[in-house]
Amino acid sequence: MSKINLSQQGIKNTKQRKCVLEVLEEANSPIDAMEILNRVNEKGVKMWISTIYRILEIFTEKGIVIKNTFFGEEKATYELNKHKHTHYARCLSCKKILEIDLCPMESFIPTVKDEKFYITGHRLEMYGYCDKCNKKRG
Amino acid sequence: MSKINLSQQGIKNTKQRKCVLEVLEEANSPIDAMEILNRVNEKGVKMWISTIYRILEIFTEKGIVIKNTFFGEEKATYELNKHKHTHYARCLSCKKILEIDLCPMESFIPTVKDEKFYITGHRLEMYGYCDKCNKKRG
DNA sequence: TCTTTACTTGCGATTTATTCGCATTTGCAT
DNA sequence: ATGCAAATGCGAATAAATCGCAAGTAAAGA
Repeated sequence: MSKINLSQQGIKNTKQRKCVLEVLEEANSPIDAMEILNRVNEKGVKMWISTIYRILEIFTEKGIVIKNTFFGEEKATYELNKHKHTHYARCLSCKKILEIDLCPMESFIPTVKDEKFYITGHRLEMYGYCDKCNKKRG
Repeated sequence: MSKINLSQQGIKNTKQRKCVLEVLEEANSPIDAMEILNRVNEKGVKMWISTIYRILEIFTEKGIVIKNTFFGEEKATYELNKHKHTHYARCLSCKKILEIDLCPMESFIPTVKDEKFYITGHRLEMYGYCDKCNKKRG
């Protein structure tokens, strides 16, 4: 049972939305829309990709999910908003996505050249190679 | 006159490539393919968008340009690789892109949860509102 | 429980960024 | 100058994401 109450968010609690939510709760890294569709199908629920996109859009608006496009990728990924500050490292070889322990921004106040800028958030991605792929590279 | 010698990079020195290079040299922030086409056209050079993409692809391969997709955007931007460590701040309202003075990563060694990970690079984006847009928001 | 209605989804067409295919053209080494 | 591999012109093809509309459904009220 999900901790997120959709009706409380002012949106209807449909079978499709519950299913997408379930998939996102079970995912252990950000996934794209097509992957969500696959996992939804595996649960025996039939849905159209446009519905998936519409659900993801409204979830993003409501702050339930976080949408992101990784460096060098063409499609967006989605993950549940855990309301905790998280960054990822992505393997350039196998594309695996790993969570980073610490955030360097906590003790850092950046300045923008010659301009005032009001920072509301930031995105940090590390890239490189995971242990396995690094060994293969030699 | 450009400092970059295309023949030295093993690729032919065509009118089109020189023109794209010129546009990138004159740009003061990352721009997308269509914007490059516009600026090329303004210089009186006719080119197809597919040619722009092909040139950008080979420039990226050669390390002459850096391709990036900003948070929440659908299209990629391109900028000349200045071979210096740069990060940007992007205004969520007017989409202006500003350069950040410092890099917090310099004094930071991140660790990846339960895994070894060999970091070769990173990407950091700040987002928020520039002075002008912030005033409009009130 | 039954209606009503506004919100959602099914379904497919459309848009937009980007890539591909192929004939023609053009750098550039000889 | 000549020849050939590489690059471009041109347009068709892909793929991610969005849109439009009719039909279906959640949920608030009678």
